[in-house]
Amino acid sequence: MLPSSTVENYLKAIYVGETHLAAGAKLVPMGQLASALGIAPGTATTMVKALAESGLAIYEPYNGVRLTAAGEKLAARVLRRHRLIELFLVQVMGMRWDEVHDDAEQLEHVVSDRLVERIDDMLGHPGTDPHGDPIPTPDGKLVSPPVVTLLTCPLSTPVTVARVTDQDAAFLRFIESHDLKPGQTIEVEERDEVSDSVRLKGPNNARMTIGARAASKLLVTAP
Amino acid sequence: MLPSSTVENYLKAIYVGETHLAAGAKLVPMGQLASALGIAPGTATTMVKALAESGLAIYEPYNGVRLTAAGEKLAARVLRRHRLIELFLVQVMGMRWDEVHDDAEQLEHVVSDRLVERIDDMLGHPGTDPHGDPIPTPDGKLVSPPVVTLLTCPLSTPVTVARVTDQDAAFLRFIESHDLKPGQTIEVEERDEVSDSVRLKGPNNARMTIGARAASKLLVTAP
DNA sequence: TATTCGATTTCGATTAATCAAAATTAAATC
DNA sequence: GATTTAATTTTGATTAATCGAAATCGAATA
Repeated sequence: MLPSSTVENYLKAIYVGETHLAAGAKLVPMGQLASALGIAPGTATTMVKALAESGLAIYEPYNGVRLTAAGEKLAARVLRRHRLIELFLVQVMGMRWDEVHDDAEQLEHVVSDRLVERIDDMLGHPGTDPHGDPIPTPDGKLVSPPVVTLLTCPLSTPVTVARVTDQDAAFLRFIESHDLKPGQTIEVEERDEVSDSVRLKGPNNARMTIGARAASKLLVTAP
Repeated sequence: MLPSSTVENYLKAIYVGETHLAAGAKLVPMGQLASALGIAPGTATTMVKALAESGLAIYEPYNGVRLTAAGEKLAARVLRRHRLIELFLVQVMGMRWDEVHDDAEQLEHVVSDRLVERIDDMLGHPGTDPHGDPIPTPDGKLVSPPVVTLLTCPLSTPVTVARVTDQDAAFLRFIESHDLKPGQTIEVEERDEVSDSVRLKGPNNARMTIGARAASKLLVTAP
């Protein structure tokens, strides 16, 4: 039985939730899952029990949920489709990187394997999507190169923007207009706890100051 | 409220059913609708009543169903998406014309207006899809140029293949391998009632004989 | 340890879409 | 006109996914 769009969305949310987990934590809390999916907590419980029933997830009542190997594989394939589609929409269809997320969110559930592989070929088997997120391989493996955020990278050292971990269109446009897209080389000059901000030197030596919350969404290559 | 994929499929099936109607008939019979959609007759009755309730169709118990102006508009927009996607998959993605139907069947329900118009631009606002089926305009109007089948066109007169009205992959491959795709110029040399067949002169003067049922699926421009 | 509070689960109900089988209707046949 | 038949509708049930609210649990607090 192939998973419904709903099941795919649960798997994806758990998968992504696991990566956002505090180090050491093993389970995604139900509340977090429910709010990530925009559903009532009770609904999440019911559905997760069904996922566990069909061997895609491991559910520990009152503690949370994580994926089995089978669930992880399915989730990675959905993520692969999503990210390849995003890149396709930008590179081939000429859409802006801040407007492709919603389309990809829908398309990821219906594109055939044939079409996905065609897209992959056409793009030259890319490793990352427009936001720098790594694209899982066809067999469901995901390799994330080690990265740090602008809050933790060394000061006054050139680093390359690798990922932007927020799909919000306004934020993406901000990043783009300040030349901070993946691939750009920048440098953190100073961090200030009190003012909750980070001062950067962007490409062309442009200086700018951004909030810590925004800085935490910019991942750069560890040197 | 935007229509579900299911509703879109019903509207499309009724819309297409109306065009296949015997001249004079006004309503698509429930049985025909049910088998076109591959559902039980009772299900079709229930759903069609709901469509009538929401103003998309006119339902006459025991007689059948037809679309209202609103239903027709929605159906045409679904058909537009379907046909643009089919052409896109062939022209841009390099897929074969006999393998794009199923993908389009899924994609037609999820592509955004933005993406559809991008596809339309990229293809140069085409009038027909790979099978020669006309593509409705963005506002839901469909213009079908007058065509006749190989069973009714004049004998020994050059005609141009305009449409192939069967999505079956094997049939489409047959058409392609015999150079009978839309655009080709051919000629009907002889029809034989008894043997239920039609003899053609294809491009390059290739002779071939096909069954009447197959011939009825090839539409050519009226001269 | 007893209490309180936030997170989680359970419960009862709803909506959309479907089926199989029984009942009904309209049209065709005798 | 009566009867048979084929199409259609009705009925009762099922499945997936959801919600809101009540009940419960576990951990932190007093």
